[in-house]
Amino acid sequence: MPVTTRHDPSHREALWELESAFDRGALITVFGACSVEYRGRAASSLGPGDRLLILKPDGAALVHTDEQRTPVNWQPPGSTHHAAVRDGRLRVRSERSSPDETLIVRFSTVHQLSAMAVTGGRDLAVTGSEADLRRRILADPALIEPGFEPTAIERDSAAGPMDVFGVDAAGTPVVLELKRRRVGPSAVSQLGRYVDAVAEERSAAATADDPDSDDPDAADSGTAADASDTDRVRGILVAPSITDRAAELLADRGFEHVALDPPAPAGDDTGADDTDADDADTDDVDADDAPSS
Amino acid sequence: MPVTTRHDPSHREALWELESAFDRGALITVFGACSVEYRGRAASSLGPGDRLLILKPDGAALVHTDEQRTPVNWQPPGSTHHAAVRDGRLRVRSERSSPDETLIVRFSTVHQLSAMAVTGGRDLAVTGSEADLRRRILADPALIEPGFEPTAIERDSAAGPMDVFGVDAAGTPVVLELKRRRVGPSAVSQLGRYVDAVAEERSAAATADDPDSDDPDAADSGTAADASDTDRVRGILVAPSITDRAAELLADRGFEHVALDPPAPAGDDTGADDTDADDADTDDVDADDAPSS
DNA sequence: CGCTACATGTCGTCC
DNA sequence: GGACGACGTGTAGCG
Repeated sequence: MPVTTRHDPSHREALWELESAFDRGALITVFGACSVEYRGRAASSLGPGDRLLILKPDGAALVHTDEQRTPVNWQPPGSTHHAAVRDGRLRVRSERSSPDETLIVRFSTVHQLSAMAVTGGRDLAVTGSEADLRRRILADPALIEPGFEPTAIERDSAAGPMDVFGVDAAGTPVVLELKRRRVGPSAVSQLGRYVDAVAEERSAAATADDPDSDDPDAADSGTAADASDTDRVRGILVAPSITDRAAELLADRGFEHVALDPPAPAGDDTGADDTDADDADTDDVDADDAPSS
Repeated sequence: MPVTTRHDPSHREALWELESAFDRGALITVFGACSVEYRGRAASSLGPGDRLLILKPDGAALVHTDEQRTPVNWQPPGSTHHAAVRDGRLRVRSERSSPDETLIVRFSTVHQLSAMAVTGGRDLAVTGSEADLRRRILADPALIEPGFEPTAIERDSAAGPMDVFGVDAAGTPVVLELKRRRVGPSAVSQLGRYVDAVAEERSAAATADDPDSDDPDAADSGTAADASDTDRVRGILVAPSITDRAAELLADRGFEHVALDPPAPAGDDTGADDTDADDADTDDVDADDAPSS
């Protein structure tokens, strides 16, 4: 039986069902009137009301109201669920350590409790990610510019790993920062950190190699503006589009923007076009729901 | 009746229930064997398996497996749900525009369908936020350093609004960037953007005010390192702690770190200490669940 | 376990 | 509606 359900169980009955469902590794839903307390990285309190509590066998816990995609309260996977009856209420507590966090749901009434045996794949194939954009670029580097040649991906720097590193037609090092969607100022800063780190590396290496230079501090000889061409590192932000503010910052730093989308997913498989459905199936019926907004 | 449930309904029955539940503005759960397709900002495909679909009256849709806090597929609030029977399957489609996105769940079997009338508050009181940290600082600016004086919050700059802006004992402008938790490189960059923007403002103002200066480009007179003290703007990152890499970047920019936590929540209300529970209630029982990890 | 960055992030808020 | 940044972000990958 893939699902067992109790309606308006007593707390004792609910507790017994929970215990059994925990043991079976079931996905549990509890719908009822409850209050919720959370304490851990922050703290929160939710007054009485009807909510849907979901307890997953991996230790995740979700408290959902009738609004929003995000649960009003939750516990990440790896938590441990406890149930008990206290003060005439069904109390479900979910705890985890590092960080130390506790979620407590106190039900004054349980309207429904279900335990579901979940089977089947949970591996999702997603396309349109940043990794897809990277693959697209590596497959055709000229999308960036003629002569661009990628030499490394996830190349490490003092500021962290760069999405793509390479050289342009003139042999100048180029740092690419890839974003799957329109970007703002933070992406420019991120690119800047990598470019600075590479420039610093090269500056340090040049100083070490330069027989004329005794003083490490002299690496920055000349004025600041006079970064010699050999030291120059280009930064290119690759994203579908960019905000005005980001464009300004990009210009300030002398970086560039290449407009590029992640590859479009292969085929339209949403079945949005239903007219092609074979149908002598005249029994087909529809039901619609407009959001209350 | 706060909840109505159907077990192993036919698709036609399920469709009828869905239609009714949509009209009532109920929170709907559908548990069954299904496949899921998503197409919009990205695209994804999920093969057959048992999952829990949640449809909210605000237009949100969630597809949950037995693992993770994050739904395997979803649609944000504002979407419109449609249900139909096609090709012998119950199809639930959720669509929205801007961005154009479609989620389709095709059930080969529906194990359970529930419609819940959700009432009660959904306003959560959270403490320990960045706003709380800011209040703490404004109440006692000496926590930053003796003589620090906040002059504005959310003060605007060319780079966006700054968390806190003020002056130190010497009258030097100070930009604070607040974080409620341990920070990495991106927080340093964020602070840097604001500091640069303020420095730029002051530099421009000084040029305009300076009768000796005819040339706007001469604002940066002297070497780059010689930002005169009058032009100097301090940047302080206020966070509980900071990673090594962030500390380096902070030092590079000449910024500072002040270790400060958001205020601890008032009282311990998790009821974690159960021993003080009044209990002649010897009927109390416990049930535990260790995560499968 | 900590660091780093991605995400169909989601969500609020201000413009 | 876009931009911008916080979030108990969650999550994966790597060291």
